[in-house]
Amino acid sequence: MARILITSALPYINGVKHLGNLAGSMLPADVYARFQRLMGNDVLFICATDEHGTPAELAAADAGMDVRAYCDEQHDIQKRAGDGFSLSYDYFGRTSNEPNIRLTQHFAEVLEEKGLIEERVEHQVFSIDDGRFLPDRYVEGTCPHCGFERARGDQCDSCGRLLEPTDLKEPYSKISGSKNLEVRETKHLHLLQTKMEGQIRDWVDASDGWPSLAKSIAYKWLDEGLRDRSITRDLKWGVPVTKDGAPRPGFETKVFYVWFDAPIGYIGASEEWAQANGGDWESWWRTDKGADDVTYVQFMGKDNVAFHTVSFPATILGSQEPWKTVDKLKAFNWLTWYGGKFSTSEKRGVFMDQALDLLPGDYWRWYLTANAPEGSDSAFTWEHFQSLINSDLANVLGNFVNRITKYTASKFDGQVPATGEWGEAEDWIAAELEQRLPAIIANMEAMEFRKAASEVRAVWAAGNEYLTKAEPWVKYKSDVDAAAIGVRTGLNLVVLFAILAQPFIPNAAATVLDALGVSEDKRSWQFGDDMKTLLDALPHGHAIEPPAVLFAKIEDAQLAEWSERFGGSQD
RNA sequence: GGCGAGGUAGCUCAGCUGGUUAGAGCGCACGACUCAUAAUCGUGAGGUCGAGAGUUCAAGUCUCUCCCUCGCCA
Repeated sequence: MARILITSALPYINGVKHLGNLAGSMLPADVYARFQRLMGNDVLFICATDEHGTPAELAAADAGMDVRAYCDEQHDIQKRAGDGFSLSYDYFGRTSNEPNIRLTQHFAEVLEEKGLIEERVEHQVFSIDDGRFLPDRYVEGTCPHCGFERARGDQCDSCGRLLEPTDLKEPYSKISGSKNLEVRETKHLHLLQTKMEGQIRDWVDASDGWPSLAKSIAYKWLDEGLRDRSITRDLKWGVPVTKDGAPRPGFETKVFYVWFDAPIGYIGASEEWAQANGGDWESWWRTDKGADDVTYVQFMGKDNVAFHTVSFPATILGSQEPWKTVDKLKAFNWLTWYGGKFSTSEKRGVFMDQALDLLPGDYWRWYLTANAPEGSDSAFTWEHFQSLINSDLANVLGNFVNRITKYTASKFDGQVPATGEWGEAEDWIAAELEQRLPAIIANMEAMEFRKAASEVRAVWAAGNEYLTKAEPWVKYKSDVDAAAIGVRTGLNLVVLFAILAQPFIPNAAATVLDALGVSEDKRSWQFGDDMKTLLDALPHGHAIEPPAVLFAKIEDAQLAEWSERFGGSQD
């Protein structure tokens, strides 16, 4: 039994994520985790909210809340949204929880011991009225080049030139609008990534199991040359900076920068899992404690690749401790909204909680997997959504389940028929399955989710084709036994289809399997080689219950309403 | 401006290291069937693979130039 550690990129805390975020890391990670479990492997699937940093502080202030309370609330909201999409995390932790704080401090102290961290003095803008240092983006003013009055401290949006906050004329705080600013000296810890360049390059060279997208991004960064990066900030909300376990002198009002502590959150959340469930987190993360046989798979959007292939490895490798590093990495492009960006302010796009108000999670899961932005960006449109759902789920799968179970109920007393002889139609479907089942598994192993979904759909469609060939309703008129084999095979196909559907649409799959009385231990993806056995798995005479209609079709009227409400085709 | 990804049937997308008549789903047309959520099954129409040039016995697949889209970065 293989051991698979799976992490999804951590969703940031300031608000519910939109469907693009879901489609680009959390959902595919879940589909993969479910697949690996069905293959009989030992899976630890971890995610967490990424909670530190200035945006969280500001969002809390906007909400008029204490930042801790704000994060508590938002964490619960994101947790619930994830539950609504049936994301089967073994644990959904928080980067602000104790294990991550301790681990972050540990890594920083170890890195310093290895000579990879040093203190440097910087000059930053301090807002007297706000009582805080301002990150570059939060200082605005008049651009010295073009006179644009709302240039940011890092760049002017009007002329595009790069700026330092001190370049701005008439600078003011974006937070309060105060012009009462001054430049102050402040000390920060810097991670000396330049010293690790060779080590990281060797590690990237040695990594297989990364898609070309990931490798090329990693090499691009390495080729451009790594830079030493400041890993602390003048903020209250974050992981306190320590030295030998006590507050670090001169850093009492500083915390680690969010990009430093966030990826460590993968490990921290694993420890939270262990605390909550009595598991052994070190056996997943420490190669000296059993993790050498673990395969670690990360899921993320393409914007996160550099952090996962260079920055986070710098932390882990730099420690020279035996931590597990990533083996396989799956990166996604963007899901777009009618070809453009999802945008809250322009009311374009759907967020996770809103989506669940419209339809159950399974509908979205199927669409977002079958239309995943794998090879390139892919577009969400209401029209496409409707067409995929109605065709794949309602017509091809849902209707298949419905037609054969209803027929069983009306003509065979709701029992799995025992009679009839295997014939040509059965040979045909068996041959289909023999070829398609391994293809599905191969695509899932390769994390080609679009192709896997398309193969699964093809199997569902083959079921309908089988019924056309077997035509039990015709045979029933002259030879009930000849009809019986078609019905029995059809019912077994329903079971198989639901088993195949589990990683994609777990709730609908469970509904079907429950209705057909398939016990938990008979739902795995170990299909065996003998299709004849697979297609006669249900006990003869076994009573089945036609499930309620699995998927309602999406009507044009609904589409029009949603399109109006969320923006869409009229743009 | 630099970098990256991409431009393939009406739509959304597959097409690996170049090689038989370029594929799928949806949509469309016609036909079949009637067990079923007017669902299903079959057949068919539809593409000078962004433009141009080049390499090659052979290019959607390699090289160059140009046009367009999207994103990232500085």
